[in-house]
Amino acid sequence: MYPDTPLPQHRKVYEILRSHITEGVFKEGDLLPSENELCTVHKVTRPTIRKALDRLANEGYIVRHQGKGSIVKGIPKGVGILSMTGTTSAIGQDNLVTQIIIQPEIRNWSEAFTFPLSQLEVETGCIYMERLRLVNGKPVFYDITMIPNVNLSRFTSRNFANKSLFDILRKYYHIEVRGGEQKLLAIVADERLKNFFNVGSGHPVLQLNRKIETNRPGFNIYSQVFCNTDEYALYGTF
Amino acid sequence: MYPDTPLPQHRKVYEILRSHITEGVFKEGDLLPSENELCTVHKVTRPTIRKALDRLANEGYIVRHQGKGSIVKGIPKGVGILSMTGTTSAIGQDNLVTQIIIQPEIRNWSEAFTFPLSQLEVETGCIYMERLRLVNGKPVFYDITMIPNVNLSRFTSRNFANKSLFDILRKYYHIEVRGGEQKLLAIVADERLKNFFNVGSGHPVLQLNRKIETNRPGFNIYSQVFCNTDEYALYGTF
DNA sequence: TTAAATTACTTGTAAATACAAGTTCAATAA
DNA sequence: TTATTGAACTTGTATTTACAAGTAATTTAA
Repeated sequence: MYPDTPLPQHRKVYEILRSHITEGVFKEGDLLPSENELCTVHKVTRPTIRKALDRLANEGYIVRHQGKGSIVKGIPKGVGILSMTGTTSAIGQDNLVTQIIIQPEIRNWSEAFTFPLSQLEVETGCIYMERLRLVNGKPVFYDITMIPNVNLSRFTSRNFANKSLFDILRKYYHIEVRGGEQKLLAIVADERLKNFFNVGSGHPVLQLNRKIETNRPGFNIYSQVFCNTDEYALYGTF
Repeated sequence: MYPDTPLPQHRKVYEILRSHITEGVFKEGDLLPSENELCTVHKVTRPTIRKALDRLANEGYIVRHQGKGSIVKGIPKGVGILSMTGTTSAIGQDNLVTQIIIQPEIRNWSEAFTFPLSQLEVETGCIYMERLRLVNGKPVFYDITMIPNVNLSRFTSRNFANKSLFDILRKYYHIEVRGGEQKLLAIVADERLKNFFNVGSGHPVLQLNRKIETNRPGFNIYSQVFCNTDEYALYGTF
């Protein structure tokens, strides 16, 4: 479907090690096999292994110590809601419950939260959904998500209650987040938000408009998140 | 003062190219000299040059195109107020005017905006300052900054009106930002903020508490920023 | 004139090799 | 027993070499 140029070796090794870390084969604090061991296992030379480890270290999955080895740090938490993926990874899935307010459905693009849309995006239409996220039983996030409607078979019928949207996109559609832009502002809750968050008049709410770019050119995800920061401030590292 | 281990070659080349970009020797859109040219100029081999370029590309200073060359992107704006340095670099200095509300003075640490302080930090005391930032004549940011009071000669007498605090720390004290953590929340303006921002009752304000870590172990900068997002939303890329 | 092929660039990937420098632990000397 | 030395690991830096693959301008053939 997409012209899958074969992954270079260093990239393959990176993907393998990364998944081993995210899936718990290597746990936090573990010592990674030495570079020479990894060479023999993956049948490549040290520069290739080092390129894979460079990226893992750069992204925070491991920390390297000269003379000791590479120590696993686990999944980088720093990339929280303010810098990367969705609310799921920002909070840690434990306390997060998702209520689907509007099931994923195919719509025309109305607008994209002040972000301009490309011609192609307007033509293809979008998949629209609204979700309410409860942290420890309290409604904290209300988000609207819009995704281009292109070649995502069975997408609208998938279950977004527990899994992260971005995990699904990565796993089933090989779509990865590359970056994006966001606008943050403080607003006063309107009637709808007052209902969702169960708060009174004049309540301040944090609003986050995001355009999220992926590895697929022209495939951008637009999301608008409202946060009640009474009890849970948005937290992130950088 | 600090045990300056000599910089490796790839790091030297990186620093040179980086400063050439930040200081305008190479401007946005320019084509960087080819890797082989850089080799002869800096008297190193291609892998060394490539390591320097890897980092520049990773940080967004350049974009590389196979077959064409490396194109200068300028100073990465993406690392705006939400991910890295101060408000100065987030806005672009043009429209930003700074009023010093409280000149830098030496104080004891009272608290650090909910971030716990280390023993060493408590003992050394801190440099405290408050500033109001006007964008196009309108007050938009109000920030409180606290810096450990260690070996920063003539620091309190420097002029923070126009230059970025982080530029000064980098240039005169070789202190660089490594990362940090932040908490974001929406609040209602109190009396003081209502005065500063010239707004009425119940006005929503975005509050940003940050702990900024540097290359000097134990040297952390704590800052609290209040933003009136009426006209200017906080913008950032990631 | 126009289109295709060649050529000379560019960056991307990969290997083989060498030595420097930090860490750990066991063997040795006091 | 205690402190030191040294060997055997680890990662860090750097060179050399080779070829693959993308780009752009020139040359060649239609």
